[in-house]
Order: sequence, then structure tokens, then C-alpha cells
Amino acid sequence: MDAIFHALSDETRRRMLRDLAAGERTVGELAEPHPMSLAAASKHIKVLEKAGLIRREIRWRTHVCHLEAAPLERAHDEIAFYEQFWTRKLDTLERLLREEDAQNASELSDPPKREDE
Amino acid sequence: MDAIFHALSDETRRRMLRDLAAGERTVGELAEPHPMSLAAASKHIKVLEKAGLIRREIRWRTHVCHLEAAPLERAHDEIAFYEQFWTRKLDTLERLLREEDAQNASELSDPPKREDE
DNA sequence: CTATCATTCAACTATTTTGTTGACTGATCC
DNA sequence: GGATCAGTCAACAAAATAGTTGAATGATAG
Repeated sequence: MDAIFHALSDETRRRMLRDLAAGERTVGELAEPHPMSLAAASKHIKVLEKAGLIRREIRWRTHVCHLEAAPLERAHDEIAFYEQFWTRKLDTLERLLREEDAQNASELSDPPKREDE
Repeated sequence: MDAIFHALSDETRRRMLRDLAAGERTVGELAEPHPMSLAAASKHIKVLEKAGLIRREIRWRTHVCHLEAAPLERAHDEIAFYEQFWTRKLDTLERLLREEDAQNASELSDPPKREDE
């Protein structure tokens, strides 16, 4: 988990993952957009590999990388737990509006309707 | 984005977020479960704060922390992009089974049924 | 045998991160 | 005034990270 989030915490590596989402890439192709030495890019790739986000196939004399998205599911779930909190504000607003409606309705002596979800 | 994923890349900080999900906590309460000095825990809290995941309210002589989940939505979306890939294997299996069905069906000269979701 | 290609490895440096300890702050209580 | 409390700040050390350069690898092509 640490390794996955750490891998994602760098723009260079996120860009590499994006590129891999479009299809397999050699180390050279992954490195190309980044203003750094090939050796440095190679290290970034190794970080992604250690996090299990990349599978490497040594083909001919080139190393071909593939996206391995499966481990991202746990990270996604970890964050998903907090979804209830970033949607809470909207819920609260909604609830307030609904209460206001209910108030108006009851003032008109009409029983308020429940509308949960 | 870097800051958010970096904040999440440490178990200590993820635990603090979990604790905050249960309600507001003082710095001391957040630090308590962790085998480190209060100053060290305070630094972790500062990392979370810098990532915008915590709001601090200075109340009385204690600092009370609140979860600020909103920035997590972007991180969640970032990862969600890859959902198509970690579900792909199942899709492929499904498709293969469906094609096999279709094959059998056409051999029986019966039009195949669609059953999308 | 030598050159080339795609990439890794090793050694090094600079920066950041994570932890420690001890001193400081700012308010209240006696 | 002096003690206490919750926390921060500063200075330090150890480890990890991110980058560099130059040499090594391992297979094929000439």
C-alpha cells in the first residue's frame, strides 16, 4: 500500500502509467517525454515495478513494459472509504433544503414526505 | 496531487485519517496510537495539513483536527481511470464465454441473446 | 573480432523525509 | 511569580529519493 501510493506521488511516474494505459511501451519510449537521463527514468520504472504496477517483458534486446492495474484496486478502495465525507457537504445542503421544504409543507398542515436516496 | 498521494503513502498518516473519519481529534489523540514522539506525530499531521486533508481549529489550548476529504476526490478520480484495466480480465473472460455461447447458438441456428449487465 | 543498441549497474551528490531531544510559547491555576 | 499543559520550533542525525555520469552487459550485424 505504501509502495503504491508512493509510486503515484510523482508526476513523472503518473505520466508513465498514463502512457502505458494506451498500450505497451519500451523503457526508451516511457523515458522519452521526460527531461532526465535514461538511467533516472529507468529508476522511476523500477519504482513502479516494485509497486507491482508494471510488468516487464524482455523481448529481443528491448524491455517492453505493460500496465498492471490490479494493485490499484486496493488503493482505490482505500480512498473510496472517504467518499462519504467529500459528498457530505452536498448531502447536508440537500438535507437543509429538504427540511426547509418540510417546514413549509407542515406549515400548510400537509405531512412531510420522506425521500431517502 | 503529489502532496496528496505522498500523504497517503505512510501507514501512520493513513491511520490518522481513519481516526479522523470517526470524528474530530486533538493532536495528542492522533499521536497516541503511534510509537513515536509527539513532535514526530506533529510532523505527520503537518504533512496531512499541507496536502489539504486536515483542517485545524485552535480551541482553548488544544489543536483540534478535522478531516477534509474533498481533495481525495481528485486522487480517487485519478485512480478510477485505471478501473477499466483491472476489470478488463474479467471482461475478457466474459466476452470469451459470450462468444462461445454465440458460436453454440449460431450452430443451433438460434439467434444469440444479449445480456449486457 | 568489433561496433552498435537498449538498458542496467555502480558510484557519487544534493535534497527530502523521518525520527530524536531539548527549549520555547501562551494561557490558566495556585 | 512559578507550575502545568498541549503543542510547536530548532537543531541535529540517519535514511531514502532523485538526479548525474561513465562503465558494463549481452546479443546481433558486419
